[in-house]
Amino acid sequence: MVSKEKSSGEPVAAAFLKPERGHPVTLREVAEAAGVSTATVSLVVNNKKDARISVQTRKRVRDAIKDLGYRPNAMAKTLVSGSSRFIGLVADAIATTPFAGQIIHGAQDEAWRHGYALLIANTEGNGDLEKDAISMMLEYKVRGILYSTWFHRPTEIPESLREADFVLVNCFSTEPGTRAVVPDEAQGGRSATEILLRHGHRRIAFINATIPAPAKDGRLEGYKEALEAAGIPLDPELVMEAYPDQEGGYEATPELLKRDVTAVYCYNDRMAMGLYDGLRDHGLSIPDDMAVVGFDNQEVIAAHLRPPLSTVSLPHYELGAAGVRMLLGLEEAPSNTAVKINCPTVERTSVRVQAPA
Amino acid sequence: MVSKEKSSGEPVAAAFLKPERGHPVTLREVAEAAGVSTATVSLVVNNKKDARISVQTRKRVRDAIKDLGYRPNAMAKTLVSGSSRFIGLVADAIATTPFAGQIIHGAQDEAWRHGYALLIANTEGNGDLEKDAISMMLEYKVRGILYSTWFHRPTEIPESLREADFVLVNCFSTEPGTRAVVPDEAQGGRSATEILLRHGHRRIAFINATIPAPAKDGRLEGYKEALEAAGIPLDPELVMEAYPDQEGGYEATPELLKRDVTAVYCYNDRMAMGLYDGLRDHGLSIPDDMAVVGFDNQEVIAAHLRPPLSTVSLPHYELGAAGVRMLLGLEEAPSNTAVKINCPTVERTSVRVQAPA
DNA sequence: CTGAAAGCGCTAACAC
DNA sequence: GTGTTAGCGCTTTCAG
Repeated sequence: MVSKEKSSGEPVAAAFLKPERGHPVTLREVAEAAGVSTATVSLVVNNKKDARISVQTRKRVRDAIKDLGYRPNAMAKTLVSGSSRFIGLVADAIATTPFAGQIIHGAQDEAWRHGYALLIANTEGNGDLEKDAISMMLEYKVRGILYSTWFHRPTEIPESLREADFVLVNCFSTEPGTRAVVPDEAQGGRSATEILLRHGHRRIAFINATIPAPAKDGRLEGYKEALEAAGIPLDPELVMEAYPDQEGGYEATPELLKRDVTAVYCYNDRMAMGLYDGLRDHGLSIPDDMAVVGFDNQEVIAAHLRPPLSTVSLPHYELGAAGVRMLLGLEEAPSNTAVKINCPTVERTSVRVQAPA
Repeated sequence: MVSKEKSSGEPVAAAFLKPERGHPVTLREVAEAAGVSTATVSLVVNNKKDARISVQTRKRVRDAIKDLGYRPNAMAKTLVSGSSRFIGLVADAIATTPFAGQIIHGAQDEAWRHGYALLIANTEGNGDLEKDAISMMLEYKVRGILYSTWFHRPTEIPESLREADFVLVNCFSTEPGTRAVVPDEAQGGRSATEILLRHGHRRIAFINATIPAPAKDGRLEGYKEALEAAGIPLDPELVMEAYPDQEGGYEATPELLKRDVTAVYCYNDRMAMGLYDGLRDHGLSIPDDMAVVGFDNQEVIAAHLRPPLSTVSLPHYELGAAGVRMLLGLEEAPSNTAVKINCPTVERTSVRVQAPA
């Protein structure tokens, strides 16, 4: 009987538990155990549809695979096929921020969905490391590389990156024809402002960042667009600037209070967090005395401030996922501009409907 | 001349710019271009020291490599050598927390240092995904697998994981002989308490978490040890419990104030953040009316609260790095217990020297 | 329906 | 000093 045959000369039980070190089970061994050729085993392993294999043979092979604990060798497979199932992700800061993790997560999920595994490298902004990382990926014949930055910014394209199929994630290049995916800062700024507008506010301050960045320009642009759409003339006095962190927000408070506004849109959540403290020091309460919205949706902060902060979220997960899709050619890539990903609104309770004056 | 020869039949310039799609340059092509055998090229590429290659040949090969833009094929290399230069990292939550990022970062740096690349997979706690991820890694013949969790906890060992060389990171198993690396919660708890003790506090409350975890037990144990070492009898009244987040900390405030303490050690930073709000609502100031320390050192929170929070940091980066070292056998692994990594103290200004009563 | 054999790009004996 | 050659584990015609 077939089943008898299988268990004849092989240390079945032991192999089942764990292929002994240094000698993984190979296709050939499976073939021998099943009494067929390697070609046949290959065909059943890969479920080739146009392969006419008898049911019995198929079963015999399947059993041998189980018994021996066979695992295909992906390296050999790749060697033959020429292209690997890897997508490389190089990031400039994995640890510094919770954001990079989201990009990785999105990329990994999407890659996985299409049968790809993620090879990651953290360069911490170091050019040599970056070069080595890209070389490594190239040597592993990755399908392509996602080059990402933790904050949205313009970037140079490293020379070696050009050897691969690549897309820029959360960064962009002025070089024409470069595929890139970035957050839609202007839309985000518009959304943030609109939260306030929708609740009846008319005099809305915007505390922008002091440091130059696409986010700085985009978020301001969105603010202006929203006001204009609402028919509110822009009062330059209401656009302030502060360093984009807690301290900056805190220190901007006195200035803000001179502006006689009922609402403020902060460049980011950290700034809003500082502003919360500042407002409290002045005996003001949110949202009654002042409505506040932020930007970034940094969970730890925004969701847990008192009151929880309405904000707009940076779509890092989506950036990673869209990057993969673009790399694999599953998504249109406009040739002369970065694809902009929507920044969704996250409403919490730091804004309340304004009583008509 | 040699240089003449090189550039004769080959589209050198084009190849230099970018190896045309679908046909990467191979060792053999380099050999032909340089007029030597593949063995020679291999020797040059790998800098084999005991290879006697003439300086001219070496140069000829080097030039050909440059001209053609040759990249070794890591897959082929691996196939031959039998073992890959990959280390797998499976994580249950890459994005949910900033912590997982640190583990990845530490693992990737350390792996890199030893010539390994990191293959990562996010399982989001899904068993099937996890199995697939491990299979994938096994097929790529990873050197070993780091199995990590985002918070410190006991875990089951997935069956397929046993087929690989593995170490548990930030989690542990009761099975004897399992290598694991975890944070030293008790030491962390001791350190947190000692910050307060060192500043002259004697009546110190500990707000523990309500949910069971190794951290809950360890951090309490550390608190007790520190008090005992300081000769302060444990007052059970001073050990409270709350849900370990901002809301929990906020809500625990009234209870805390009944205890008549001068200092409080919170289970984590988020709880401390809530407590800050609670204390403020009661008109109390930190550190004058109450000294506060947290645990976790969540940057966004701890470093930027007003006043900045003294805390103890969870060594995620180190966990990842130590995991890799253990996997590669570069670090002793006690056979019957997890290796405990130190949780370093981070002192900021939420504690001040206590005026003697 | 299944087997034989060539070859993916590279390394490592072993020749010369 | 350098070339020849035999595989590593697998896929894929092409025979039968």
